[in-house]
Amino acid sequence: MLTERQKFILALVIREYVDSTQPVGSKRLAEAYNLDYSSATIRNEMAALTEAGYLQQPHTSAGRTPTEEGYRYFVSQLMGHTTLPTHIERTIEHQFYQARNDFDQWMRLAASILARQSQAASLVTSLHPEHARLKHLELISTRGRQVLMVLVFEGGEVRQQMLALAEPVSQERLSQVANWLNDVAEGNDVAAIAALISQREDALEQDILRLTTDEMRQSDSVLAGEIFRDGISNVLAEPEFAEPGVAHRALRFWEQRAHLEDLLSQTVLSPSSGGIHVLIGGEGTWEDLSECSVVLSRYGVPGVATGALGVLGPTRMPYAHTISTVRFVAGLLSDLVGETLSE
Amino acid sequence: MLTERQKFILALVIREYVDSTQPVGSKRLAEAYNLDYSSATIRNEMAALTEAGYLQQPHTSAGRTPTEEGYRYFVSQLMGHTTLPTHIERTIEHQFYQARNDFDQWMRLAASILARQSQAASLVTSLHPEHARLKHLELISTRGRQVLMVLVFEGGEVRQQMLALAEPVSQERLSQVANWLNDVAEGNDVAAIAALISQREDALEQDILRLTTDEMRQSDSVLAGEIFRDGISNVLAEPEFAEPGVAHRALRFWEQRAHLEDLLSQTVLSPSSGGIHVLIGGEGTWEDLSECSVVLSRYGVPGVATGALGVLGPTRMPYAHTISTVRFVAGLLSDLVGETLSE
DNA sequence: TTTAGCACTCGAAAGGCTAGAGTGCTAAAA
DNA sequence: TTTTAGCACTCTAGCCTTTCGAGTGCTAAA
Repeated sequence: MLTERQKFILALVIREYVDSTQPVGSKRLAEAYNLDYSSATIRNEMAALTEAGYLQQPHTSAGRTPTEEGYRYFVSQLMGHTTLPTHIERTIEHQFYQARNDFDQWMRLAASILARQSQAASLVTSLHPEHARLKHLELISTRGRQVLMVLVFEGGEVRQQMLALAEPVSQERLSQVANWLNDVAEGNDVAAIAALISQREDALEQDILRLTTDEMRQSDSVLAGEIFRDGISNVLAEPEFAEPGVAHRALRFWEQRAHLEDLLSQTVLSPSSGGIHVLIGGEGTWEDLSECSVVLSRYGVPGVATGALGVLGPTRMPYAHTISTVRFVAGLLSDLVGETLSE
Repeated sequence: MLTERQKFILALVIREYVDSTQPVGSKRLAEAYNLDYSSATIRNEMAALTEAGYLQQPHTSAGRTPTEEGYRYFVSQLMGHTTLPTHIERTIEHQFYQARNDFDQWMRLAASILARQSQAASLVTSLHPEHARLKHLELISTRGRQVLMVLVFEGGEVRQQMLALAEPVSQERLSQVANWLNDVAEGNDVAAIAALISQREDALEQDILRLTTDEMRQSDSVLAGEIFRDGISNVLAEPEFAEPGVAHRALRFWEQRAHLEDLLSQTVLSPSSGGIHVLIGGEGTWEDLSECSVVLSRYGVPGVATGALGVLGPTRMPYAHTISTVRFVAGLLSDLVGETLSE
């Protein structure tokens, strides 16, 4: 158990290290913050914090840097709940309300704002329904046997798929099938629609039903949709990514859907999860992220349609600011989605 | 004017430098390739090539590296027309035909293949019609006053837009408007549809027409759609990006739509353009790309629907292989698009 | 025209030195 | 009992010097 003073000093060390990128020594700390105890006292406290596993020394005669454990303690116990300055929140809101009223546009904007605000790499997955229910289906003959199928799900997600029929079919016939399916299947989920397949004789109808259920199953996968990324070049400006290997590993991870799927499914998408997730230094699970931290949140309307967003930066990160930013943008996006769905 | 032997040596130097990352000296070259003249002769020829501006020395007592001019000469005069090995072409084709029959999927795949093959950062812009013509419009009431408008253009591009009406309107009424507009406007371009606005009295119809033309104008902009990127982490593995500043500038450029728009409009999208564009070392125009080269191509069906794709790597790049890859993928994608549109 | 030979150049790598920031410990002061 | 001044000690970053060797340009002979 740490004393109040030890907590205070730990917080100071983290703050100073985040600002300066340099291991912080007792003397510099005492001078920079005009503390009313001497550097010797700080040295003792630092020794205790090092003993407790919250600080470390790059080498014997250097200052201290926070350990991953130290950051975790800071984030969970010391940081408290912070919010962005009001004028920044206003500016961000303004940008969203100015944007075209379009999901993709919002997500691109969210990624851009997260990247700019946190000076890190950002990521926003497109909104997808928790449990897809069909809202509307459209079949459009483009040319010959090529047909464009457009599916709209409740929650506003749109999926399109090009398909080649065995033989040409008129637009009238396609519209007829679409109308029938819209009447019968609107509001149904994948199981209900799959059940229809065996009840129908017509080959075209069966084909369409089968493709529809395929698409709905695809859509149930979290990362089925787009992934909007921004600010990748930001992380390259950080000194911890000066070693090319570190940056290379981290960005390779960040680029691969499979890795992200793993990451998200074990955090924001796990059933028990709520609020903001902060992963510090790969948490022993993700080797490639060893010098990095990730701040993630879910957004959207739980039970209806959600997505995930987050930020990747160096472990030495201004957590209070980054977390506030992620929380605020997730909240804003959730509100926008909520309004759009339930007006 | 270079002698045949000078050309041959220039090509060898480039090849050796690309392979080894090290400035190449006369002796090493003579030994590595078993040339039937001595290192002294090569030294003389290298001096001539340096004089001519095709080679340079990092410092007096080092080997030679190609200048940007040297690479340009190599690409335009020495390299000739190469194609990918047949088995690689087969593998790539196979991947495309296996993919779901979906534009977005194809482009994501194209970006992934370009990145893997060229070991560089890749980029594919989504297909967009050269001059948008409306194929189909759909209006879907989601909830209350919120309406989802789905536009399908000739060429298969789909755009969606959420809109909030002044007051609730039934799905029947929406379908009625959509049907009317589909009858009247199918195959028309933006001017023809804009002309309809003043002819109609009904406020709802006017709103829809106005939004439709807005979307069509948006769609005419090259980079209106998605940009698929991949392989960004590849470039970080290259030694020339070990200086963090170089990688940072290049990727910042690569991330920004405005920069790409500039780049594309001056190359593959310029009216006179055809074939592959190779930009070496920023060409004096793009500071941020000073250590990089970019290989770009247009794809699609000219006059109907096209997009752009390309690759960003270090100036020291295996041009023959990269150019073959870009050419092949662009061709393949063009074929797929062509087949889909004109079956 | 080519090539062997040679003196010269210059950076990369290795070793040695120094300055200085930071430490832990001890003993006195509060 | 806690704090602090003082001090000896540690270790790296930065700087200088030296050495090594790959590469060069030039000259004179083949």
